[in-house]
Formats: sequence, C-alpha cells, structure tokens
Amino acid sequence: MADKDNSVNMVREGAKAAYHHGDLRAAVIAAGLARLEAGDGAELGLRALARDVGVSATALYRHFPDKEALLDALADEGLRRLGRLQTRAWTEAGGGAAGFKATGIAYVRFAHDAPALFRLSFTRQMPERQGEGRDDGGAVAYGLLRAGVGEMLPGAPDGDAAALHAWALVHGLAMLILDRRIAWDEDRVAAVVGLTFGGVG
Amino acid sequence: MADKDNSVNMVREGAKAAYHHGDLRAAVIAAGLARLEAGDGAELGLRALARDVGVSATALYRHFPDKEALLDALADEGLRRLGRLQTRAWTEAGGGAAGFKATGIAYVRFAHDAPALFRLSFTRQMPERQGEGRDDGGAVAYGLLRAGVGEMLPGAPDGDAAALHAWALVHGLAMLILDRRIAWDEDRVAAVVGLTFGGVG
DNA sequence: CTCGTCATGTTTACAGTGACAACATGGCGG
DNA sequence: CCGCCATGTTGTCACTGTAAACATGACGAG
Repeated sequence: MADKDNSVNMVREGAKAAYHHGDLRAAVIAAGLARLEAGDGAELGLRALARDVGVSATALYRHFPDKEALLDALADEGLRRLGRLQTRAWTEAGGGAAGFKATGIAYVRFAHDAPALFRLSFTRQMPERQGEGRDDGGAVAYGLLRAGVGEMLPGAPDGDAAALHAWALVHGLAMLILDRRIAWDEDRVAAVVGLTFGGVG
Repeated sequence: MADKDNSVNMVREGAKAAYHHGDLRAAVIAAGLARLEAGDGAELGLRALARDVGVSATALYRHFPDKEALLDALADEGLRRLGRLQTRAWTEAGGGAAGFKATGIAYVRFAHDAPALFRLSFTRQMPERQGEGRDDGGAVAYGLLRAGVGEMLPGAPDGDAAALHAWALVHGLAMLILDRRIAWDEDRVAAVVGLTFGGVG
C-alpha cells in the first residue's frame, strides 16, 4: 500500500521494454521538444519528461548533470533550428536585400511558431566563459546576420552597430509578440523590418 | 520536536509583533522588489518573501489569490518605474530628438540596472482581455513612445510602424543584454539607438 | 563458458515548493 | 458588552529536483 509515498516510480506496462533504453538522451531531447511545441506554457518536469520516454525520472541524471543541463541541450537545438530556418529563407529569397529581409522575418516567425522553444533558447543565460570559441547553436544565426549586413552595407560607417541594430530589432519584435505586448501580424512585421532591413518586400 | 515536518511555520522572535500587520501587501511588494533588486537570479518564494516581512507564508493568500497575482503586482510596479525613468530622461534632455533618444537609452539602462525586475515585468503575459481599457503600468511607457514618434516624425508615412520599430529596437537590446547575448556598453547602445532614434548624441 | 566490470536504469528518500482547509486573534460597529 | 469578520496561523497535501544505494544486463578476459 505504498500509495502515499512520494515515489518517483514509473509504471512499466509493456513487459517488452528492455532494461536499457538504447538511446535515452536523444529520446529525452525529442520528448522535450515535442512538449515545448505543444502549448506555450508547456511545463516540462523531469518526471513528466521521463514518463514520456517510459523511464524512471532519475534515469535522466545519467545523461544530464541536472535539469539546467537538459534545458541547455533543448535550447541549443532551438537555436540550431532557427539557424536552419534563416538560411533557408535567405536562399529561397535569392539572397541580397530581399534575402536579408526574409532572414529577419523568419526570425520573428520562428518565435511565433515555436514560442516556448524560442523563449527557452534565448532565456538560457550564456556560460560565463563566453569569449572564446563559443560553438553555440546560435553561432549560425549570428554569422548569417553579420554576413547579411556585410553584403547589405559594404561601406557602412559602423557595420557592427548596424548588425546589432538589425538583430535587436527582430529580437525585440519576437519578444514583444511572445509576451503578447503586440499581436502577431506578418504584414506588420514585414513593414517594420523593412524599415531597417531595406528592400521593398 | 516537530523538526522534520514540512511546516510552514515562521519563528516569531520579537514579542513586540502585533497579530495584524497593518499593511501587508504593500510590505510584501516592497520585500519582493528588494529581493529582485538584489541579484539577477533572485529567487522569490512565498516562504522567503513572507519571512522577510515577518509573517506566515499563507498569510499572503489574504492579499493575493495566488503567486501569479503577486508577481503581476511586482511586474506592474516595474513598468511604472520604467515609465517614470523615461519621462525623467525625456525632460532632462529637453525633449525633441535628444529627449527621444534619451528615452530609448533609459529603457535599455533600466533593463541593465534592474534585470530581474525588467524581465519579470515583460515576461508576465498580458491578460487575455487586452483590447479594452488596459491600465497597465506599461501604458505610460508606450504613450511616451508614441508621443515621441509623433513629435519626431510628424508626417511619417507609417507612424505606427515607426513607433513599433523604435520600441522593438530598445526592447531587443534590453533582452539581448539581459540574456548575455551581448555585453552592456552604454556607448554602443547609444550608437545603435541613434541609428533609429536620430539625434547626434 | 564463466566471471567481473561498468554504463545504464530503478528504488527509496529528503528537503523544498505552492496551495488549501480549519482554526486563532483582535479591532470595530451594533 | 458582544459578536462579526478581516486578517494571520497551523497543519497538511501533492508536487518538484536531486542524491544514495541498489539492480540489470552487455561485453571482454581468463
């Protein structure tokens, strides 16, 4: 009658299940992403996450030192996806001014489409040793941004400021939309982004 | 020896303490702000907050339906402070282009100076009934922004887009700084903000 | 084949959290 | 004087992240 205890036990139903999972970690990350994609306020606790995979909660500690590390892994995957979306938008628009603008819009759209993942990805604070060889998933996104700015404004007096300006603009739009300060409206976003990113749309 | 139990009891030391606090709620909010100002990752739990005020944890439920409501109150105060800082920056700079720019910089500086409070203020999602007479603390800030844009660009083709553009820019900068994506550097911020807000600095 | 090793997963347990119900306190109006 | 009732307290619950001890089974050495 161990009913009142705060057990972390999971109920194994299928006798099929092997003792070792094969590739937990990957499975956990997948489950986490799925949970993030389903609902903005999706709460992902260790127990819930572990149950999704069909494993006991503490098993996750064999693959992540603590919950923070798990969230970091999810965040990194989020940045990776964002980078992919941006590169695709760039190429599909044929590069140049239109491509650069498309990149910015893709950034905001990603935030709108996957709010929880976007928020998680950027809310996670950068590690303290940030100077050196950061190989964050976000590196792709930022590299693309710099490249875009370089192509857009070859002789800009302050390329750095311009790049930061563009980034801050789309990031701000994304955040304001996520926090429901403003409503999602692709045309409006395009108009605002066009003010800085140039291009006619 | 009720030592192992998960009691919510607080240890009253002074016999001085009156049974009724007088003005809890205000005291709780003050304590919450103090806790937010001390450290970025300041954790504010009900028990800790209640202990600061010298009251039992569940007493807070007499003044706030739940923790969310408490956080909402703190968030509102944060927006209110932000609005005050912006108006002051505006007047101190003498209005006009310089004042508008100062307003933007004040926004980012506030985020840097009170990171936890800023984040809390904007992370709190707007209530669903957002259309009508929102009397959020943020109303001041946005009104100021619109006024600034109106003064700056009287005949702008798309004043709405310009206002949103300015807001998103400073909000994005603030968020990127909070999440340590970029470092706080007032000169750099001023340069970036100057690109949109005009003014020579 | 048998055995030991070792990564992986499970049990049990603990301290902490937000929240609710039942009870205590004491100021204020009839 | 007395009872009402807003305010504060005690006890308890379900839940969380996490650590320690234990179980399982794949795999290489003798």
